Amino acid sequence: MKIQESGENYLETILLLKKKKGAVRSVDVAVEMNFSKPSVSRAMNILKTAGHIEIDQNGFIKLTEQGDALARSVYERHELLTFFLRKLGVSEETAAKDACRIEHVISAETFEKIKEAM
Amino acid sequence: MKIQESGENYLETILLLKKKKGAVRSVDVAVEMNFSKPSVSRAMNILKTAGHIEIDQNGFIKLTEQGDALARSVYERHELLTFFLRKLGVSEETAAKDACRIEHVISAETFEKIKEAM
DNA sequence: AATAAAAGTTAGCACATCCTAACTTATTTG
DNA sequence: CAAATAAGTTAGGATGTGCTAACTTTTATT
Repeated sequence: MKIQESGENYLETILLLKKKKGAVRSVDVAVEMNFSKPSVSRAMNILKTAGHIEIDQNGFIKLTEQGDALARSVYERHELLTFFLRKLGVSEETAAKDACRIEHVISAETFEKIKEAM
Repeated sequence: MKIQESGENYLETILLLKKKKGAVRSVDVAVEMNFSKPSVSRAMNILKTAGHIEIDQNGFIKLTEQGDALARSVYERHELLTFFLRKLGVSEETAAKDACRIEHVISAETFEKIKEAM
């Protein structure tokens, strides 16, 4: 099963929370993304089944090597796009919001070209 | 009912086909987008209900004023984004493909800033 | 006129992705 | 310890959006 855009967002959020708070549980993801607990619960199961995360007995979420790579890749795209949009004069808030949407749909080629342009 | 990303794509395609062939029927949209006839049939009903298109007795699709404005807006974003990506060095094929995905998710603000940059 | 081809619709499936309601389980606290 | 709080799950619903199968209707062709 190929990862979906929503899956990428969940992984990205997990990475973000890990940086920000150290440990991450489902409820943290739910609060951060403003989603219901059941939505996150199901999403975590899908990510677990796909081998992107592991959940220990205490409910703490760990990215697997694979999941971590994916999360970092999305996060990198996000950071670059935000920076790029800011350079174009887009406001911080809008840049973040748009980056979050664009990050899932741009090709590797476009990503590289933007990188070069910066 | 707010228009969806798929709805924007259908409107854009209708506008494109109108430019290219003059008259547009459901089947033309289906062929152009590589979708099944039932998928297009339903989409056209949704667009019709929302007041974006009208369909005459012969099955010819006409954009309403509202639908036309929307279609042109999407199309404009598409053109600008393609041009912008080409300028960045992205290949023609990828630029078209990425533009088609980005055009639905960028804010008016980002659109304006890209416009200014060009 | 009979058959074939083309266009469109209806019905129903699949999947992604969000939700609420209601439950279990575990932890905290008065 | 009993009750409250917090975390997680199960069950089921809604919407968007694609599909196939099978039907109708219209148009064209032989």
